[in-house]
Amino acid sequence: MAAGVRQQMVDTAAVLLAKHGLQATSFAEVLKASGAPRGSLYHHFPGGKDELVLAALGAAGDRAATVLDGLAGQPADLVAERFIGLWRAVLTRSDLTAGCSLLAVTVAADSEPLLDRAGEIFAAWTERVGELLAAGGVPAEQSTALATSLIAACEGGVVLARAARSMAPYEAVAGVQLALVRSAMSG
Amino acid sequence: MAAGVRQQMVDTAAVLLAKHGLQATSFAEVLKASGAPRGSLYHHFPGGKDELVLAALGAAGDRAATVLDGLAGQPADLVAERFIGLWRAVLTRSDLTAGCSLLAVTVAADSEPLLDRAGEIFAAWTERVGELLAAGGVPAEQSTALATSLIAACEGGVVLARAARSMAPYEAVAGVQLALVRSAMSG
DNA sequence: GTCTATACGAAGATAGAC
DNA sequence: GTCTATCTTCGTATAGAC
Repeated sequence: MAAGVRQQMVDTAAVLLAKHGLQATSFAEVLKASGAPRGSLYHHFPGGKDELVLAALGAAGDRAATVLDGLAGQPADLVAERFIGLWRAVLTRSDLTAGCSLLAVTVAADSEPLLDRAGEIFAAWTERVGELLAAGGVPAEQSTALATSLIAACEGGVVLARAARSMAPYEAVAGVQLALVRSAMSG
Repeated sequence: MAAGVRQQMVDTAAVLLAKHGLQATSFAEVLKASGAPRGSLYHHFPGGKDELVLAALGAAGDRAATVLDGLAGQPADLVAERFIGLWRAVLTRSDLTAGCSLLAVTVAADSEPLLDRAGEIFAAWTERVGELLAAGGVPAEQSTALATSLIAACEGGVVLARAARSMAPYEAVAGVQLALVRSAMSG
């Protein structure tokens, strides 16, 4: 399949971004990890590395969006629990070596389009989580702020856990944010 | 002053880490931005780049620690407000181009000592903020989790603001976390 | 669509003079 | 302590053959 090779490289790039950051995600690493043929790199990505990273960000954004789409109609605390669980899985499955590819690109972006794309995806997550929280029992006037807080806390919690090489910080953050959503539901 | 040059390089490195990340913080950049003499690099940092980055992390950690030390005896919500204000200042003064150097190193660390050092400093912040919250009216059994949540949310909020090129996400996170601390004080 | 070879630049690190 | 020169490695990107 023609698109298979490209998709393979994109997915591999997303993983490497989440693990090692933007600069350390080189073509050589992507090729080695994905097993993709060397000669076809600029055939699939004529725009060079930026095009590959852009595609990887999109893939990472879509993965989370897919999970969120499956949560329509669920109570707000379950929505929060699932979002929290998404990042818990990233940490545990990688033995605390991986994080969020969007965050990695944001803090090391060397070109405007990369930063913009990360911002768009973060905004899309925030909007979607906010809608789900509102539909799940959180007052509408709090839903956006609460969604932003949940996403920020998870992102920060993932970083703290990686630095500590322990899930403890993440679980502390998760507990607080979940309680926060629950209290907003009853309030 | 002999130590002046070294300190200058360390401070400059901390700023560059916060702005552009670990790999993009090269010796050439540090020298250009700090005005330090080129030839003295490996004289001051025989351990190479890792030693420079390690020192920069320490400096960043100390800066926050100094602010926290001045908050002893203050109410918990004021402690939270000051910690939130610390990162708000980083964002606004840099026109949303700078973040946390510890976070930047954590997500792009290519050596164990770097990750370990970031973890130590995050842990020190968490401990100190937890003590201040407890002394300031937050129940002791909640203080550590709340401190972790506050730090994680601020770190994540800074990233969201940078990606969005807007303070809005950060202020949303700040409002939620501050309300959370206040409710823990009365509860 | 995939290959090899290669140009080009950046970055870390070292050596030896002053 | 500071300088210049140099080495090595690595990463992006291009050219041209198959």
